[in-house]
Amino acid sequence: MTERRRQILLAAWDIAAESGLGAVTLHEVARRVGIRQPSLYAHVPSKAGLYDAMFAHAYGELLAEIDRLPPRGTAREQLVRLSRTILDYAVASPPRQQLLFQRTIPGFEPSAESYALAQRLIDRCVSLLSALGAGSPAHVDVYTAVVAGLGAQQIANEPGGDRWTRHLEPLLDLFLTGFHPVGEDRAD
Amino acid sequence: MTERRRQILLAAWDIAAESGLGAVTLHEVARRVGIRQPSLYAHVPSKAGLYDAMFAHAYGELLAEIDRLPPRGTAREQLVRLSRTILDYAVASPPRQQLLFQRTIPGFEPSAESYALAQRLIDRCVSLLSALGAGSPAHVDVYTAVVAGLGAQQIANEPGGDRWTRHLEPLLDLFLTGFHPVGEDRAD
DNA sequence: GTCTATACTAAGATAGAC
DNA sequence: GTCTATCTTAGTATAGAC
Repeated sequence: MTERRRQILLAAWDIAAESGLGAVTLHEVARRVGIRQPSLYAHVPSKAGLYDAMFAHAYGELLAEIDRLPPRGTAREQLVRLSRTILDYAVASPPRQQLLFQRTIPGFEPSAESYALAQRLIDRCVSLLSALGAGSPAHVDVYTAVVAGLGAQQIANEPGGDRWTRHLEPLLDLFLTGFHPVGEDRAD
Repeated sequence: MTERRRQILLAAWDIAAESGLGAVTLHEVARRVGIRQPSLYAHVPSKAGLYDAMFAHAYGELLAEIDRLPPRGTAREQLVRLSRTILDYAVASPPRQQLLFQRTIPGFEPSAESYALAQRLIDRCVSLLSALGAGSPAHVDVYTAVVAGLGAQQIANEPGGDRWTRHLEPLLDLFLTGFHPVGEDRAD
């Protein structure tokens, strides 16, 4: 990644943090970088390409953070730590949550290359869930819904706070201890 | 509500359902209603005013549906029925979910009048949760996160399906039976 | 890689006639 | 209440020179 490209991505995320993803325009990005808007096309192929680069950049950052987590403790402790990292990363920036975890940007679909990063994150969660006997598709779906739900409510109603996110640990505990989807056999 | 206004709201929701909330433009709404774009200003004060009318319209519809629910059964059964109604209504239309329950429309804030409708919905849930001993703020927050999470994941990953929403009942059961927020006394 | 200039498209909103 | 005409703003993208 060139230095210019790094500047561009940084500027784009700054704008998003200040005024929302919709406010990320090529004119404004160029202005902050100190070049003219048409010059951006030497670095990104299009507006959608910029969104895709932002998507990949953020997932790369999150995955790097996860790689630095200590692999200590039980699988349950590791899952809690991983979930906490993801949730905190998501709610730290509303536009980031919107771009990475919701699908509300009109016309934006991540490229296959970028989506592979998102898949790596899911895989991390699934492998820990499996180790805890909660690796069935139903379990994984409910797990993602619980984490996503806390993040969505936090951002929609109290951005910057922890009124919802602080319930992650007790809610995960409850889920791991007691959730049994209908129609699945239990192996107690 | 005049007939014209009804036509306008209907057209706006049609566009949203087909192409997303962002595709709702005054030009397109006017085209579908069969009038010219400036003529819309005789019926709505602005673009934001149209969003607000859509917001109020949908909440009114949902509240009416809820009022038709049979008041039979235990409080727990009633809560499950209410939650199912809300969740199904939300996921039936991605833009509706986005406008009513997420906050991702740039610049849109519901008017006080419209927001009061949203509050009535919350109040319904809270009164049933209270009857079940889960009326503390923490309980209410986690309840909304669980329902919102299922809806958000359903819409983001499988619009039109029920891969997430079908877990509502077991997840509510788990929540009502076993969730105890940290720092709150239990009265077992 | 960056520039100027510009094409193209599209949106919300207002003025004033009928 | 609806029309035509227009204003204003703003965005993505391209052409071609340096």
